[in-house]
Amino acid sequence: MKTKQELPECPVATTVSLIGSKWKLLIIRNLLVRPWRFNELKNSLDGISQKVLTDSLRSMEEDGIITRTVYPEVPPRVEYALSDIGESMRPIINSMAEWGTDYKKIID
Amino acid sequence: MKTKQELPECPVATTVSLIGSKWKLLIIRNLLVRPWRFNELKNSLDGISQKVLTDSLRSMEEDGIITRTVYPEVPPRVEYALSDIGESMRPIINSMAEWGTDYKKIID
DNA sequence: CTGGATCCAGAAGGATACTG
DNA sequence: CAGTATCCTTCTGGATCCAG
Repeated sequence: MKTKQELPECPVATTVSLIGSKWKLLIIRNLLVRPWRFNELKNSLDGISQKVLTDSLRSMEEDGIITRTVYPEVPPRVEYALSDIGESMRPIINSMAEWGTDYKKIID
Repeated sequence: MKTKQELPECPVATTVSLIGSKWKLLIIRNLLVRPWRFNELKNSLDGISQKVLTDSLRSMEEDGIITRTVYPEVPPRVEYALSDIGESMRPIINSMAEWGTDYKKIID
């Protein structure tokens, strides 16, 4: 899940190195709607483990794609939201959603 | 590299399950320009192993994203090209390229 | 040239227990 | 609730050798 690294020359490779993993894209898909809490994300991502979710969120935070806000309440509440950079990925997710829809139509 | 499976409900997840891997997206990026031969791809994808490239190409072929054409010459020539379905991913790659370009501007 | 087949290390990822 | 820590299994992917 390490993403802090030299960025490749090709901009596509840059994007892939940041979000080229199954879960990250699905997390962004969710956060495009509204901010989510940790367990909300965990429950909505079928099959993800706590560890992998934590690792993914941490590295996305490091990369500046999402923000993490802790509300000092009891019980604690932590909200994840897209940063401006993350929000700017909306066109990517949209085009992937369109393509996925078309693909299913074709192969069914 | 197994991709033959039940497709998830969410179209984004569908797309991710088909091309949510580093190399596949970079292969598509290349094939969007023109058909490529095996060793051309291998040489252009810095760090990919023969096995991983072969596996990736096979599974993309199975998924109907690319085509594989063997020219019965000596020495053998094999060309990989995008199918219509693969070609239809151009908007995804384009939006990823745009985003990657912007991201590098921001963090530099 | 374009791979197929093996072998194997290392990383990714799951399960479980525990904590502020 | 939202993690951290640990262990352990899986499996991707790199290296190498072989073949049509």
